[in-house]
Amino acid sequence: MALVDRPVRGSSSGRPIMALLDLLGRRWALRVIWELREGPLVFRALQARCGITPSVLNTRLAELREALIVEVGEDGYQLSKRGAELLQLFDPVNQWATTWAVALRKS
Amino acid sequence: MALVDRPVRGSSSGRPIMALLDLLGRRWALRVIWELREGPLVFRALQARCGITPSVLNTRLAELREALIVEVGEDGYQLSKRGAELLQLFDPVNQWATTWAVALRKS
DNA sequence: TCCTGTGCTACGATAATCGAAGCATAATGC
DNA sequence: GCATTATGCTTCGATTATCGTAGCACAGGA
Repeated sequence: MALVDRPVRGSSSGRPIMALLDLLGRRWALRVIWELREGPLVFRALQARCGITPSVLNTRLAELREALIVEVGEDGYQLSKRGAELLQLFDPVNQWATTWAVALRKS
Repeated sequence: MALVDRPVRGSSSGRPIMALLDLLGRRWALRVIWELREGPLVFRALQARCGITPSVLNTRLAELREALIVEVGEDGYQLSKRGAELLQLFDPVNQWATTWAVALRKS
């Protein structure tokens, strides 16, 4: 049964976006993708950047690999073509975050 | 100290995107935002849609309110103007998810 | 043969989330 | 008035996720 059809953690709608939100909602998942934005990283480098324990990193990597978002290459873990496309969609989110930070500091 | 300047859970870079990834990486955070996409929902409606426990929902809502992403209006909880802008950035993510689901089913 | 780097596993401790029950308040119907 | 319903939570024990640290196994390189 494919990841996307499985009942999602805490939900079971089977809608792709729900499966994705569940996957990306796991701790460190978004961060791992983000840290791979500039190229491949080996396991320990990724671990150091995130400040994450190896067991959890291993779990997240397994999930992201099963989801075809991350893959293993010559130089370590890297985003798949599809994963890189997903990452690109976060560029505007990054921009949004900078103005958001300004507003938060005022409040 | 503003949310965005506080050391982020598991990290302390203080970079806005990191704070955001941490906030949105908490369980149900992305989902809550998603469920508010079509308008306000009262607490229990939101709870029912997500299948989440009230204590955690309350915690997430407090965080999202402090982050100025969610606010309380006449008809319940709703996205702030800023939150709605953030949500819009997820439209392409939603599209990406549909093609992603197709690929996953094949694998 | 030693040393380093690497991917990862093991395991007890702590924190997050769950599941179910219920409390307090306000509005509504009678 | 009084019961009923809806609503926003709070509480608490149980379960699950994540942490922190240690270390194993393997692959080079010196």
